[in-house]
Amino acid sequence: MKFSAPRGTHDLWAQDAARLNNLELIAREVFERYNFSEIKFPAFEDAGLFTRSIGEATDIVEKEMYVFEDRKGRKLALRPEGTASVVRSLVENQLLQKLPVSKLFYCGSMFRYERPQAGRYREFYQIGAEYFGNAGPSADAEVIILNKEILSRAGIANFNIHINSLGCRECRPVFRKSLTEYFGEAGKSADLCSDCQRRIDKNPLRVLDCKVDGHKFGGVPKMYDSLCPSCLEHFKRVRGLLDAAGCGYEIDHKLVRGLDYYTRTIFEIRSSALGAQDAISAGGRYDNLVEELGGAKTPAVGFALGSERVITAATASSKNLEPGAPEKIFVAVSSPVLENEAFSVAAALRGLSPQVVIEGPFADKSLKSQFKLADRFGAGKVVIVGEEEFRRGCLTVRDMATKQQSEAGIEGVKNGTYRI
RNA sequence: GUGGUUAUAGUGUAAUGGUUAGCACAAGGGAUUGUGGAUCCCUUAGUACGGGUUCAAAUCCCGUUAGCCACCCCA
Repeated sequence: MKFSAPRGTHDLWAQDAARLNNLELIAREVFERYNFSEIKFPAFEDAGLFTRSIGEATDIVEKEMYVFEDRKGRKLALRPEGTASVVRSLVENQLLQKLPVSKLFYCGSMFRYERPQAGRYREFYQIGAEYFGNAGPSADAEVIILNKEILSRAGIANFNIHINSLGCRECRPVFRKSLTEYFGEAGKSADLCSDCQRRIDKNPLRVLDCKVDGHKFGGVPKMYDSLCPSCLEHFKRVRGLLDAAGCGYEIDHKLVRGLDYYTRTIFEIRSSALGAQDAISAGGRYDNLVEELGGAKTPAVGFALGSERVITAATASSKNLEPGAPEKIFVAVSSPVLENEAFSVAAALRGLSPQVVIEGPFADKSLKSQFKLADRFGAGKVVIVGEEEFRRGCLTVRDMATKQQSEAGIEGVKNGTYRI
């Protein structure tokens, strides 16, 4: 029986794994400078946590969640996103009782049952952050700027920041109503695609997100025009702060999100290097969620970026996201009878030099083959444990780049008085 | 979930329905009996899976699986 990775999952090894680790390393550095600390949370949670936070009628909950029962009949779900878990943890551990502001970030994989495509997987990696306790526009702006900085440092050349405001409990229903009325007028609905006809009743905001060509949004009402005075003021100040920080963006009146918990500012960052799945990062404010999940009323803003998409975009911008490797030393053996000796030399070298990587010994291969291997491994130096040298108690050290060879005393190498 | 498209050694590819499925790179070995990157030689290795049509299938048909593209959705 042969097994293959489940559909929509992928193995990451060698340079792919290195790229992911390096991206997370870059993100950690940025988060640290913005005073965010890391949180690790379970890969599965009570399924109800997600239905309540993301929304019963959203696609993620309706058809993309991996839901299962454990042996005691508990209804669990693999996490489709991180925000719900972070909020759950915040409330459960009463973090805001200790400090009025909490800034957390996470790296990990998320699970959604979707049809796989380039840039869309059933298990995919996200890096996200959540900022609790600051209702002011500076939190929105800080999160967007921080997000932008990670992408820039990851080497992405072309991306656009789209922002919009979804209003609050007061003004969003007003907008919804005017949208429904607009699309409800005779003749207008007929212009919409069948999907959108259906959406008008269920979730009229999503109609704005439709990408079918030829949609006429000329006279469509904008959320912007329905914003209540305080939401309008908030949105203006967020933009002012972004301008002040020199962070470019565009207002996208058609931007809506697929998760129900967002309020006020939402944003999405897209890369032209990606094709249809072009959102590399997205987020927004969610001032009601903590309360809805049983905590005290707490304002919050957050975002998550798709690591694979960021890596694809970065690679397209000719940044390979690979960290430099340490020099490697290869231990070669001239004869199988010296394998034990070669092994102990290799062990001594590993103990002495934390920065070097040692391959071998391959006692069953010809010295020539071992050199070929050393070359392919990218070894900087080859240490030869040979019969001639062994008689004299020494080792030959060859610098692969210069072809210079020198000798080192075996005992000296083993006790650390001679460093290769 | 919908539509389309593709699937040949590890990788990239070739083969009007008709010999033993060809080539390149990679890999292993050798030419050089203790020294890598070049050259030459040899070797290993393939029609995704399951049915069907046919004297004959990599090739045509159906199904499955998987990748990709778009929709949908989203990170």
